[in-house]
Amino acid sequence: MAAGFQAPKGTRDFLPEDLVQRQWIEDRWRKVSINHGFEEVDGPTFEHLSLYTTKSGDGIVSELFSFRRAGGDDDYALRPELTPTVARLAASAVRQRPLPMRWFGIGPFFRGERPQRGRLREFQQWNADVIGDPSMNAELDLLSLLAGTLERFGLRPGEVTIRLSHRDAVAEVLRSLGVPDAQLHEAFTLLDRKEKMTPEAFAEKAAPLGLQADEIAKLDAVLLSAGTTDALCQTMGNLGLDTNGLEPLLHLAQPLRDAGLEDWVTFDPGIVRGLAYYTGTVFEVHECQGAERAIAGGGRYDELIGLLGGPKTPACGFAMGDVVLGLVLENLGRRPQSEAILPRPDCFVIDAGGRSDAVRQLLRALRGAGLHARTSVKTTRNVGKLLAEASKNRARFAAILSDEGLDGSIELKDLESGEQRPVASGELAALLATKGHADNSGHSDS
RNA sequence: GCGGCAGUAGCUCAGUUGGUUAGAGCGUCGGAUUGUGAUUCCGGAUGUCGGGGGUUCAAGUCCCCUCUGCCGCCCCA
Repeated sequence: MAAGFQAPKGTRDFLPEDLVQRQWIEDRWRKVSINHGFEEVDGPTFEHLSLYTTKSGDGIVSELFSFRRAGGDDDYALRPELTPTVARLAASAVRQRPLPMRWFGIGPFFRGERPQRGRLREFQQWNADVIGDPSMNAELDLLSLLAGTLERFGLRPGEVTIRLSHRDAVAEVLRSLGVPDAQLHEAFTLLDRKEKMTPEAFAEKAAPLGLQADEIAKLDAVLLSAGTTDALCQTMGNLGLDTNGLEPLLHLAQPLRDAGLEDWVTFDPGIVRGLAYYTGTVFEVHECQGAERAIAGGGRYDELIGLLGGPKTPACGFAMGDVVLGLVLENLGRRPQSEAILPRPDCFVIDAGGRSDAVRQLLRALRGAGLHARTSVKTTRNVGKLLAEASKNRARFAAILSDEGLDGSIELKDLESGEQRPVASGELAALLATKGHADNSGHSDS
């Protein structure tokens, strides 16, 4: 501790056992994205500040880490999300590439907020977008990717769900309850916060928007019936509300069933999302008990690319951060032990003869063959101690060098079975290579 | 930006109404054991008690400020 430096507020340090956890998440994001036909893109980790103010207004600045280079005139901001960067890339790419483009990105993002559970100032986020497809196939591609990813993390329907909504459908529900068009935006904002408010507080804020006790009771009934489209329509019918307005949401139901995704999706008009640029479908992934914040969120933003100077291009996308996902996985006991995913040495070289030159040559040969090889820094030739260290390093094999060095044979010990046999030094690398890598850092599924 | 709780060794924590030289477990390092594994035994090291100021004969302990963490509000891309 001492008088040293601390990591800045809201940031994390990653020791080996921590970093491997983060990479475990990122590996799955990347692999499932590629499985679903998405291609990885990235951009700078900082952009012109105006890219964000154009999209979200000047109020966004207080949520950003923005800066001006000493002596410079340009204002920059660390990226708080990938969508504006994607929109910027797309603005030029749509003119020269076949549409739709399916893109994903993974990387660090930064927000100037007070850290709290599930929210940090720096975090890793996965972003996926379908650009240039105005049809609901874009939504289906994304929801399929999302469900496939949740599944890949060992999550199941009933533990987490994709709450699916559509702004036009929500608007129709609110209109049918008597909210005037001029108040719709405000009603969206209120609805977005409803779950965090007491019923009394909600009623107080809802009254000026045209929602009295009767209407709120109806709204509650509709929200409570979130689930299947049938349940929603039946509830609304019983309340005498017109269900035609739900059509933009309803027409996703059959294709979702056809794709085998209905178990993952909850049709929920309570989801509106705060962000002003969403134009149609919106969705969030939540833990079903309501624990933690949203795991992911997204929707359709058909105007944004045009707004940022590109040709008017329909687009739809979502983002998922590593913080809330990590908490949910932790809560459900779905995180692997770090030990199980840290890289394992294929071979730990033990110097029992004081021939450090021979050790170095052997390490070079093993590493040259693509193997993960380590040795001890200890000067002791106590083989018992060194084997203990090899075990602690979780090595698959130990190679024990005698004082004859590379001229003699090497004792190769299988640290799991305990079997030991002499092997000619020149053959060790090839022999170990045929046994496959113990290293589990890379791309295994476990 | 606002509020509540917390901060003692690398980690988890103990430390009496303020009272000599601040402790334990785990971990780490070394030895027991000069060539065969996670156990066991022995030994060593590490603290500006988060930082600064104040009260007092005396502060880890009380007061103020500040930093960081956790929880919530605001906001949430």
